[in-house]
Amino acid sequence: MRNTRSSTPVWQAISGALRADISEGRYLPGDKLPTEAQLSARFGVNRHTVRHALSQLVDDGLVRTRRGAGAFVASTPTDYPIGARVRFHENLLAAGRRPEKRVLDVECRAATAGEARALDVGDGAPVCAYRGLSLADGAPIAVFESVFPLERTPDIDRHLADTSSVTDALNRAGVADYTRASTRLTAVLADVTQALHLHLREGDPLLRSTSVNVDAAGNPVEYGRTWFAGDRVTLTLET
Amino acid sequence: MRNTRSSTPVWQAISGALRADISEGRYLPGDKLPTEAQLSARFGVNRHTVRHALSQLVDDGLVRTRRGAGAFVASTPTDYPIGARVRFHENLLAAGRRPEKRVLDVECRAATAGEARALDVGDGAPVCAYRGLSLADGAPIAVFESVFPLERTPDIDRHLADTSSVTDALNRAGVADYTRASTRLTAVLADVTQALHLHLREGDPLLRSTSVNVDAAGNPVEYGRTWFAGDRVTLTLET
DNA sequence: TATGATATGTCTAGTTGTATAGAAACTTGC
DNA sequence: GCAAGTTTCTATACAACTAGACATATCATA
Repeated sequence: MRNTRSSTPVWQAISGALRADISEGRYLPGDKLPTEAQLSARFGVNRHTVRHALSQLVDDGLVRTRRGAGAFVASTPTDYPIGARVRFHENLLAAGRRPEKRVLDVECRAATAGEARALDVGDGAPVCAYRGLSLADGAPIAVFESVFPLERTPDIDRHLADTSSVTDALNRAGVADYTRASTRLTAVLADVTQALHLHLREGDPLLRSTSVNVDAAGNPVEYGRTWFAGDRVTLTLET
Repeated sequence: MRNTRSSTPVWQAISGALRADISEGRYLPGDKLPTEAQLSARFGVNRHTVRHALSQLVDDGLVRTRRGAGAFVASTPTDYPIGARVRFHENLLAAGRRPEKRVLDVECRAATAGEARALDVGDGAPVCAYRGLSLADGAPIAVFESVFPLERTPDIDRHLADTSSVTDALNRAGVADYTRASTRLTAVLADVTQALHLHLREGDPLLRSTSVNVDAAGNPVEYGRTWFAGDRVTLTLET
């Protein structure tokens, strides 16, 4: 232990050095940073000091760590417009990201009361629930669950199996076009399953969107709920 | 890093998600689960983490894995009463299972010394040995071998060929009714052939039942041995 | 029947995350 | 000036997750 301490704590200096490396382009978004052990050796300090430095960068959103995998330079949040026409693929491509879907489950069953109301169908009407993950550049950004009324979107389950595009599936089910009738946003906390899928911790903030899409005649064809990872997506409301 | 928030280990969250899928009927007993690689991709985690999650389900008896084949939803053990009147079909149906027999072999030959003693017939008396598998809902639960004395059950081999019901075959052979005279139970280890038939590993525990069934006059009509898969069948002794 | 592909099982090792604790320097209040 | 609290740095240990490679069993196909 040194006799006197300089005015700047070591952890802060390390933080600053790494921040400079990132801002000067030595590390690009997605790049892996040196391991804690390597940084510890490089700066000649204890691993915990390095961890403290890194935690500052994580808090500031510059770095994202993954247990066992390493620390990576964070990407900027994906901008996701929400307006009259919301199309996942188009939105991601416009943001310069590679869109990807991962289907978790498709099941046809009777609508719950809330779903029946949202879709304007009879109680217990047959619907098809479609759950999955949305990813941008390979990173999960949202969990979604969409419910389709089978009376207005016949065989939607088969169409969903054949294409990853909801727009395409709806088209094959006879819905030539659809628009967003309503969107409600709420901040919620991630539960254990959402945290699992989104690579977050339980309790991390999520932005939940609840929406209804309607066909040209104004009939609901999709009741959707999406939970966006709070720090990975920025929703832009178009007016 | 956030200090205070509880965090479920990823392997536990995955375990929980799969457990919920099973309990909610998305996977039925006997169904194959997605492969480790598929689950790894679905949850975006390392295959070892998935394996740990699965191992919890295996430990809890919910899932059974076989090297090279996959992971399957385990069935709950079938309850199988043993009392004065033991009827395979009735027992399985009473347990809510679909009974099925698969005949491996029927051969008429001379009785061995042990069989002769058990059936109370002369040394070398002609008998008919009937070997097969018992299944519940398509899953093998036991290997059996029954020996019938031809002097008391004439043409039993032909009758066995005509019906999968032993009760029915005996009836056609002139045995109007029969009851259990004795049952002896022993725990044994599966040999390689039994393991193969029962989809177990060699050395897994089996419950071997050795029994004699007698006609109304008390004469033995069937000497039976059944090896039950230890974890797939629970024998209930009626008194 | 042989072979290639697929899937589980095992081993070794690296990396991050958490827990606990000690010591010294610094800060604050009296 | 001193005591108490905080900050900084160090240390060890273990858990959780990742990574890679290879062995063995099963399945499908030619």
